[in-house]
Amino acid sequence: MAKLVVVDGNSLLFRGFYATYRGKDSPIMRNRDGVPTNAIFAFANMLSKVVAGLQSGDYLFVAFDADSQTFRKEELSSYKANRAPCPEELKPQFPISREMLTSMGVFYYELHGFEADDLAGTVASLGEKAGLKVDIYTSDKDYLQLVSPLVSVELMKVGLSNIVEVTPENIVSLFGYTAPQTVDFKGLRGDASDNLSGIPGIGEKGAVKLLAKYGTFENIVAHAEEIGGKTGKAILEHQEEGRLSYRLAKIKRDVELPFGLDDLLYRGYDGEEASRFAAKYDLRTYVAHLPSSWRRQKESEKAEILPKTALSSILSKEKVGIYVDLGSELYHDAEIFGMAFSDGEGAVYLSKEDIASDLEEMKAFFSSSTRVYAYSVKELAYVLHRLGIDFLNPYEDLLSGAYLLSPDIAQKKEAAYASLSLPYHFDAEKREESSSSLAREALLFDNAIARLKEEGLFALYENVERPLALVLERMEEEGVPLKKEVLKKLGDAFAYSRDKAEEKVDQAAGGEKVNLNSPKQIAALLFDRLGLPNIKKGSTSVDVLKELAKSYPIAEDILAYRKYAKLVSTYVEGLLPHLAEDGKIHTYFNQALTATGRLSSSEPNLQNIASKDEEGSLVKEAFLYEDGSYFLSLDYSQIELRVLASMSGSKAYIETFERGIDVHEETARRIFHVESPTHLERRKAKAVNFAVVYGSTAFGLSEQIGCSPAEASALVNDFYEHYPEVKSYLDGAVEFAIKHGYCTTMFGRRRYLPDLHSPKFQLKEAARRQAMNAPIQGTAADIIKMAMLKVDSLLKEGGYRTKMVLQIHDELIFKVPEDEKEAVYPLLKKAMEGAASLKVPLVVAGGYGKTWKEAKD
DNA sequence: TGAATCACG
DNA sequence: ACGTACGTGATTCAT
Repeated sequence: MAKLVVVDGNSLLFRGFYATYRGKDSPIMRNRDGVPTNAIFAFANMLSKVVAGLQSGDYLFVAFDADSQTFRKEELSSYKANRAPCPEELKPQFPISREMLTSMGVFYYELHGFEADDLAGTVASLGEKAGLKVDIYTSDKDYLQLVSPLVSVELMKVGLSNIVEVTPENIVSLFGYTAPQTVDFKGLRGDASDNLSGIPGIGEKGAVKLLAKYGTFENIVAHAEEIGGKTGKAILEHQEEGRLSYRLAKIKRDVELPFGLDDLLYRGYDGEEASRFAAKYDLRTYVAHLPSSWRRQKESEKAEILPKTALSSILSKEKVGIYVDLGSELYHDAEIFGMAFSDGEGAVYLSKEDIASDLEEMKAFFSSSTRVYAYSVKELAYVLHRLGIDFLNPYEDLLSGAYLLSPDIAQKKEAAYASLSLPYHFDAEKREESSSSLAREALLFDNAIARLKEEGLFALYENVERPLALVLERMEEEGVPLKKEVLKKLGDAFAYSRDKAEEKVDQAAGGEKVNLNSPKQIAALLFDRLGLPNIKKGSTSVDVLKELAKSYPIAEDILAYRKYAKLVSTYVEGLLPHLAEDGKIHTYFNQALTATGRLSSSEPNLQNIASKDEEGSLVKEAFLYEDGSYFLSLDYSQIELRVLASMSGSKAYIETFERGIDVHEETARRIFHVESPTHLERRKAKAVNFAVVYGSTAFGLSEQIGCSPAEASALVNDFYEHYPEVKSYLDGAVEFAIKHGYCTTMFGRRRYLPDLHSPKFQLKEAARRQAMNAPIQGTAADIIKMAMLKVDSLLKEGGYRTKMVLQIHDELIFKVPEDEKEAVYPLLKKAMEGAASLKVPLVVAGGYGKTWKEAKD
């Protein structure tokens, strides 16, 4: 059934304003000229959600109040007289909200003499008469009188996303009166904000009770004597005030309007208009939040869908744009709908079945030298392999290019296309059309290549990210074997220990039930009921519990519960559903997500399998080869500190790494002025080394090593005295970032840091630390990516069956057949160590094992 | 949906 | 004077 959505514009703008308003002294969102935009921001987000819920054939209308001169005001001059004045910062946002709606293609209306609710009520009636399902968005309870079998009110409570749908079925249980009784209720109760008194002395409870018994306002008046007492007297005395409240609360449903339902049909928005509006008011997320399916494509953006007979003509061109049409982003097992092919003019869409029946032609094309342009070749190649097709073409990878140009796209399609200045539009109801247009659009990536060159990013694109996409694809496809029985048995043991710990906590808690998964309930138990010292603002995190455990055994038990609960939920029950039929786990390596250039891993995350905790590390025993192969784990030793040494040119640091001595011990020797540092001194020095990489703050360091901020600060200062180039390097990194707006890795990868100019102290300071850290973390990420490419081609050239299966930031994991063990170890180690030439040597170490755990021991 | 927590580098 | 370490993902609770 088609629907009509009616929005109370004033109500939502007010809500939006206060939801993002933190009081008079807090700054609110403004554009670069100081025009306040906080209410617009919130209103836009709400409207985007409403629009996202529309389907083609649905109607949308936004009603506004025109001015305070309404028919109600004429009847009662004090109507709404004591309403708080509109906040100054909200006023200029009313006209902007109209601009916004225009840019969204939304029909809105206001009419002198009437309020928004009268327009909304009239339009709702139009919809009802046409048999439409009507949804009204407001925070004003007066609207409840409109509820009917076809009309629901989406009542917004405090906050932005707290919405209750009120229908004839639930209105009585929610409010105590029926839809028509809303008006009678107002007659009795009045409305302070409208300056309507109703019957003085009758409140919410009283009004509901009377309505339940007598039904209507007039019937209550008729029975006033029978009601008797103070209430009955008040009803008789104030019945005219009550009638006035009744009349004014009644929403008009027959306002004469110069438009009809047809004018309200929602037809989508113009992407360029939306961008212009966003630019004018500096609303950076505006366009990305708009549902892309409602973006109106211009004719010039649409690719003509050609019959399948045109396929061979398209495939014979030099360049072909491809769009892979899937039911989900999780392409390992997503439903494959089809694929669109375009030569830059028309396009052909092939369903999965079409591809299967044209398999030979497809295989021939995908091993040809035609250059393929795709949003993600990692996804494309994976899906092709699922269809039994190899992917051997030269190619461009839009996602890699977008990520290098704008590292903050977080692999979101809308953001990625926006960063390439390409319109993204996908309508799930018109898959062929959308896919075809996107396939054609992919060819416009050539423009982005020019930008990559201008910004010094082309080498990273061409030699690192682009080829890496297919290396990652093979890693995802290869997977790592996980033995279900081993993991389940381990899980049982963890669950047993977890339950034991829970029993102990329950005993100590004295019988009262506590959900140990709820930090809030644990805090209540420990700090309120048991009176343990509240060390860190109510936090119950590991460091707090460890401290408490020295004196209170219950803290130890909670820690044990947490540990085993985590192991069971994340590493046993969390992994098993991801176990594929081939007995392996196939993670996704997200190549265009992190701010620094690292990869991330998800569904499941195989980059955070437990290993520090002894029992936790047993999970890695469940990852094992049974075909005679071995896990080989090779990791870079101290890669980030080596990068820091090299980039800063620090003499002392470089010498440490050249001599091959323990870097933390050497730092300890220097900052503690001792020949043989103690364990504790080495531990502290290690923390100082890391603190420097993270953009050190004395406070953070002091928390880490449990000393005073003063002592921590002294350690850091001492460090900089011994490594002065590090200090000037980090200062220079921040200075560069402030000047240019971004920082870069050794190889030119950028991270933009707009917060360096934030008026908010915390944001600015955080950005400064990011400016110090991102070049280091990012350079290390660049290096291991280059190592992966080198390793990959060496294995290929040598004809080895060894396969790279995982990357964990500074570590690569391989599957090695027994007969290749000897040859491959030195080959891979050398390749990794030679991945980049720094001012210090790169050192790689590792080992073999039948299980992942054994390889790490 | 966000906060808290904890697993990893 | 501010509030405090860099980068991730999964699970759970609570709103």
